[in-house]
Amino acid sequence: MSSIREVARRSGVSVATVSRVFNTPEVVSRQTRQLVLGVAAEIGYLPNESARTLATKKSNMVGLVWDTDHRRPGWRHPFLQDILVALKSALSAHGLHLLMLAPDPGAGPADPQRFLRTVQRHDVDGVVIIDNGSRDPAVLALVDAAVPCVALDLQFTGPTCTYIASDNAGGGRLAAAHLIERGHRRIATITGPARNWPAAQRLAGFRETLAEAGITLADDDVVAGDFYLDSGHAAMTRLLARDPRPTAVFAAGDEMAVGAIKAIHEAGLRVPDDVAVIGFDDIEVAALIPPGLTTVTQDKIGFGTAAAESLMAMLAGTATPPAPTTLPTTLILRGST
Amino acid sequence: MSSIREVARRSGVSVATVSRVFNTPEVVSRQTRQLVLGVAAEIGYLPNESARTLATKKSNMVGLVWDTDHRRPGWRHPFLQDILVALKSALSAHGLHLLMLAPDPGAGPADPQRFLRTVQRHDVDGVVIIDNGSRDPAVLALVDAAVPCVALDLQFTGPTCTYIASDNAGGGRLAAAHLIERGHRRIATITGPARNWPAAQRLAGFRETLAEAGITLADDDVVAGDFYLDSGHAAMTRLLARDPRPTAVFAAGDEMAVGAIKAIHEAGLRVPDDVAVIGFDDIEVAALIPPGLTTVTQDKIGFGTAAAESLMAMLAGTATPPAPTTLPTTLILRGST
DNA sequence: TCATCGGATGTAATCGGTTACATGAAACCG
DNA sequence: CGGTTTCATGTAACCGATTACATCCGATGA
Repeated sequence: MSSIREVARRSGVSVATVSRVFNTPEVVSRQTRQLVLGVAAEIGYLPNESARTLATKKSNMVGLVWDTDHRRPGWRHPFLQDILVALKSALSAHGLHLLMLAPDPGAGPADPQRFLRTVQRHDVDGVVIIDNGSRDPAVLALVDAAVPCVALDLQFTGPTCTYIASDNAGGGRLAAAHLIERGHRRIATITGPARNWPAAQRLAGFRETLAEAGITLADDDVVAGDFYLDSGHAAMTRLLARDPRPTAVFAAGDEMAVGAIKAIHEAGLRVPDDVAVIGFDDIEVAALIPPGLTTVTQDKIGFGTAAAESLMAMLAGTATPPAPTTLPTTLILRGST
Repeated sequence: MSSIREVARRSGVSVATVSRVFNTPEVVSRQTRQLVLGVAAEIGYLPNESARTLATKKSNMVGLVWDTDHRRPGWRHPFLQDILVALKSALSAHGLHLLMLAPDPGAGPADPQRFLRTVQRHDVDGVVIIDNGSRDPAVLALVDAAVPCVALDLQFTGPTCTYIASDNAGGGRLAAAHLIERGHRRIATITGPARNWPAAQRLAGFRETLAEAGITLADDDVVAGDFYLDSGHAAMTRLLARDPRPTAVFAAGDEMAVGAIKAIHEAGLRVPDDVAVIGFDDIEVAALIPPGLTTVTQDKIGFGTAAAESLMAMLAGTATPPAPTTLPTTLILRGST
């Protein structure tokens, strides 16, 4: 690989001038600029990123903090793939690269510094945090160190932090309105874990719209699951035992909705004729499972692009972090309602 | 951030000694080593990766080449998420980081050098290639430049390249054996695109085992799909029109299998009583869809770990690349057969 | 005509490491 | 005891960029 000195030598200018051609072209005379660019193209010169990072302390790399252990359940983020794609293209449009942050080799697996160390060693400019559900001290350490952070699907703020989340309450309202419009009055819901913020928001929005229609959810009509299939199945089984039985159920996650549908079928009932089901997330299965799951979809691509934009704003060096982004949710009509 | 010189100064040794403590500790006397480590820990010293890369030309970073455009169909790799997790943890166990390679900003979107340039600028040590189905010249450019490469789910070799793939033929055999064992004789299959290597292998293995049982697939019993839902539906519709109708169908991908099941149901027939269906891949839906899809599963985690290991071998500087890895496939029994 | 200004470029220090080579001291050996 | 090893450490060049500051030169204005 040719270096900047090689280009300088061949063009008969100093290295400083070559550097300027690439960084602040406007201060270089047109002729010199073209001469240097010509030589650079000819010998295939590419500025070395490490050298650049060393000199500037900016790496043009964004870290993805996503502490996963595939031996533990719950490591999957439902939209990871979509988010990743969107994030990557949005970032690269700004000339940024995405580094999957592995814990620092020199740190123990539970060391709260394990991400910060990697970030510092690589001069990573900012990080995107994929919610792993737990308030990991290693993530908080990033905030404390004033690393620009954008959290996804997780309420997370700080002097250098902001977050992106769906309008979960709005999605809950959409679900309620849809069921009401379909004529249901006897309605129940399968929510998420008690401390889960998106789940709580979905429930709140759902309740709100029901209340406006004069429907109140009894305590027994709200059953908590853990977002996985079996919990949806179990919850639905309990709901079917209610008397009178609900005619419609809103599940705070699609996988639980699928579990619910399974339970309904097992009880010898039909979807949507006996019980209508609406989910949340619009995961791949929703479209594939018969009779098709009506659901509230999140703007997965939006997560990625919004994260990139918030990050860009922080990297531009604003005094305060950008306000949290709320992404709209949409109703997807399928056969289950 | 403290530098190596700071550590050297405080420990009263030279920077070379500090460097040795971290890179070749065995050549440093015990006392000096402990002294230096103590000082380093005290002031929170971490070697800077850019400086290190600049000096050694090794970045400890592995690039993930995965050229996706979410506006085009087919950008999803079915196992990406699983592979990613496994790859990340396997790599970080070796102290390597994973960089999602964005095309070089200075290169056009179709520039065959767009990945190579990024690789070179960042001194990326090696790359993992996620098959996007097309023989992208930008990927070939990496091979030509002798970058250590490991391709996933794609037959791809070269002086610095190897690949990881499932035992697709074996999987095809498993599927055939299973259907035969279940007593089926009138069997058909939905295969993938003609030029798709894994699909061809699956078909070959499937045929082979059928032949051993004295069953031959008529041309009309082999219908090609594109791995997506609708093509499975369409293919199945054609197969149901055959006379006599097949009693069992092997789909080379789960999503096509789901489409097939849909078509079967729409024809007023039952799975598995009238037609049994077996898929391939074991994607999430397979477990969720009623009656549960019997399928051949690939070792997704294995893709990640095998890729990491092959890469490590190449980075260790062997003369020839490691032999391609074939991952075993397994039959997952569910309700559809 | 000369001081002044500003635009283009060069000089050289710097970023934070690695490593070939040099040095010095202790150990070993005939 | 002198010479040779061996081991631990230091010296300093080098990796490839950026950038503060210096310099040069032609244009401008009094």
